[in-house]
Amino acid sequence: MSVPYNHKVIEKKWQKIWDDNKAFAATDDYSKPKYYALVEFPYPSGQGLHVGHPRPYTALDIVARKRRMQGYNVLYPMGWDAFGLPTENYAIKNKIHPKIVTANNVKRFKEQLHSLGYSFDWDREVNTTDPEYYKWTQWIFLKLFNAGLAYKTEMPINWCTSCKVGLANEEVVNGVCERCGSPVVRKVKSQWMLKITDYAEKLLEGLNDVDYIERVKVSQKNWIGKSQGAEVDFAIAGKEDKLTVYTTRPDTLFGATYMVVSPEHPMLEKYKDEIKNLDAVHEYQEQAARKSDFERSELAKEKTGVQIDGIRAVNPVNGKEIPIWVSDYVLMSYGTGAIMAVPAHDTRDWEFAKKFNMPIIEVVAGGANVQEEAFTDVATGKMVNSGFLDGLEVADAKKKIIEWLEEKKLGTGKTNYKLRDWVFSRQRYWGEPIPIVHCDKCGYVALPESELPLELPDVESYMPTDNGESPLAAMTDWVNTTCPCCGGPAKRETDTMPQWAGSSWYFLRYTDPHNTEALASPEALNYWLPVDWYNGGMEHTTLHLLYSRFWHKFLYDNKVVPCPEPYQKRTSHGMILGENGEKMSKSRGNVVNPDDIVNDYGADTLRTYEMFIGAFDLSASWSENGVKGCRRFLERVWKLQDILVEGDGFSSDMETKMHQTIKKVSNDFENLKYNTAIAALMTLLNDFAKKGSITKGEYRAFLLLLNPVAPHITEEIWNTCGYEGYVYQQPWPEYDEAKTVENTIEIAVQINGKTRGVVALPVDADKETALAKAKEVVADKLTGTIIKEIYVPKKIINIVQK
RNA sequence: GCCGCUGUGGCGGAAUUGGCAGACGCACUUGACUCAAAAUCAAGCGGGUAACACCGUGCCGGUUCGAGUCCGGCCAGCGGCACCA
Repeated sequence: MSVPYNHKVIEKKWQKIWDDNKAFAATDDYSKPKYYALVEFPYPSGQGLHVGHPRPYTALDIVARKRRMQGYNVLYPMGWDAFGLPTENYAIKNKIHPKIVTANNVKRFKEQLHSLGYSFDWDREVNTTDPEYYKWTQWIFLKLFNAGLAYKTEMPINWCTSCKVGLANEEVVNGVCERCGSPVVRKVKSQWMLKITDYAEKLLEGLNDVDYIERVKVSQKNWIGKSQGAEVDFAIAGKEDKLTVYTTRPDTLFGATYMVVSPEHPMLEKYKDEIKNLDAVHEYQEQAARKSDFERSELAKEKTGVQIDGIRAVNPVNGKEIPIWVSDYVLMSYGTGAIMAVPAHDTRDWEFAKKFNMPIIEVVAGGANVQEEAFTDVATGKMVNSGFLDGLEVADAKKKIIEWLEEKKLGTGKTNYKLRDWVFSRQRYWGEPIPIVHCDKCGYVALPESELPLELPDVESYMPTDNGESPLAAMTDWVNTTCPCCGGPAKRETDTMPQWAGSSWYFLRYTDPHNTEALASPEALNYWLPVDWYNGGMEHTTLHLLYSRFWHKFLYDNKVVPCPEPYQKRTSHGMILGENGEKMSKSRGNVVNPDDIVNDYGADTLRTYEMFIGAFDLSASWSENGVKGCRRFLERVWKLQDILVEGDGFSSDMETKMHQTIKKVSNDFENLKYNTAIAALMTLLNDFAKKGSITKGEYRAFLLLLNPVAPHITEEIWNTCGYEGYVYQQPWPEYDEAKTVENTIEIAVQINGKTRGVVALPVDADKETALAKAKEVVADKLTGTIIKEIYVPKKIINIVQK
């Protein structure tokens, strides 16, 4: 009898052996085939590891371990995305330096990850808050700055009333700050911006060359939001001036019955002397300014606006004068901040027109009555009431009107992107200092590369100042410096970078993490890039993923990296919810601590359970009973030792099953189907248990297949049973396709599409034989006239009778 | 409002992509072992019927010899959002 399965002893033992052997270190032998598996590095929060973390880490650990067994030089690294607000807020509250808070959190995370037996190469650990790391974050920023892609501008930004920081639009969730939940208002501030919009087209096109799951591609595309339309100039009546709009539907120009400008539009200031109802306009502007973008969209159902009295526009196609309105459903940040309204063919314009009694003119026929609802379909319908466009299809009308506008110099075809530039400043302490000084004479000047890293100085207080300046602003010794350009007095930038900065290039650093001369050597980058498989949360598909692709493409254009896309393959995992199906949170009281599971059941059980819990890309609810089931499975795997018999190969009655299982598990590990891979191993285990014996050859293959999921127990059994070396050094088991095929197969016999029996047939049975046998089986049910016989080999027999 | 995802037993979920719906696990029931319990092992387990029949993959239609899977129209839940002209 085998000794009882003691996970505590076994797991510690093997973790030590792996560490001592440096079993999972990626080598710098660039002659071997490489595989770079990457998971999003965590933010080391004070709460410690969440049971959600191990899900993606285990999945790619399986891939990494399998690849090593297949002979690849594997890079599977881990690090810390450690700048950020929670750490800073904790530091403020407890008056501890964020550096210390971070170090403590990292230590805890590392111990927890270690206890799970991941095959990370810990020699390549990176930390975004390490000056040796953020030196290169700053270096990339300088490159961007020198290329004209970083600029400072006065613009309305999202302002968190509590954190007192500007937030990227992307960081505002439901009108409140993503980090602290306080209301966000609009405030004008001078901000560093990164011109991601210059890369909109490249970011879009690059998606054609990568293997991302479809959902992620769609999100990226929608976020970039390319549209093709036209800019059209509307003359302002009685003035030598024009109002330019962007429209995706220039074909509907004849149906434009009014115009709308956003409350921030400069024409309102320019023509203030002509506007007779200036007070009403001003009041509307103020109301709009008080609303967040979220509120402006929340109130969408009820359109608001003020007609500008005193200024009118002229529709260029027919010379008709039309009114101009101001309304907050038009945003200054998209297009030109002004639109032509075509209520018959745009839903929002239609709602607005109905509320304010504006005329609705149909210019595309083919829909319902446009007085009742807007007709927005562009695929069907023909132009009407549109002069020289009448009778054309929408697409043709679009082309023709653009030609006409360009010929008359009234407008031009234009491609627009929804994507906006990236607000890159934070008025915060715990972030990378921006390596720029401001000199009255020279303007914004980049620090010379030799002065990097520009380290964060120690300050008294980490609190942002009330006027919204970073805590660094109070450090006059640090702020006052000399201009690298002219040597005169200058002031350092006191804003810091957003958390996204460090995570936009960390995967490059892993390839050569200790390099002091460059962010990584060209050889290392050339060998390891691109990342072969990157897995991360769905919540990062528009922010982090797009930002890091942008930086990578910029670095590619500057010949720093060897490939245009950073990630060859991107997958996403689903969330792990509490037992009650709700998001795990302290307030709901449904948080599960992975330490408890590791302690009570073992890391192998936790790993197995997280992979077995359900489809990898969907969210799944935690179940303690499910954990127990996986522990039971491992116990039974352990007890196979008691029925082990001699024999290096597979016994004849198990041969097909063995080859089938090797095939299924191998394929499932590649296709995010970890749950069914484990189910297949459970089925195989049941077969051996029922049979009462397993050969050494069969057990060997079984242990190899299970090893990536449950590495500790499999190494221990391997060792106890006297197999050679370590499991992690063995080649991945191979299957013989020919031996996965059964000689005879049971297929269903249907009558009129309903299963009436089952017949065993040789796999290659011809139709006659198959039908003859089938008819024997269902003879008593064949009572009518047979009108059709269907035989699909290996699938089905269906006899249709009347 | 728009976009994306998801609806299958008591529960988590399978179904080689149009071919025996419910693999595998959990829970439960019964039996064996035990003084007993736990653990373990064995059997059963969608509804329905004495047994068949029959009914069953959110709802309503359609295509097909055959639909969880494809098409059209809905409904519900979850997530995201920048009223994007």
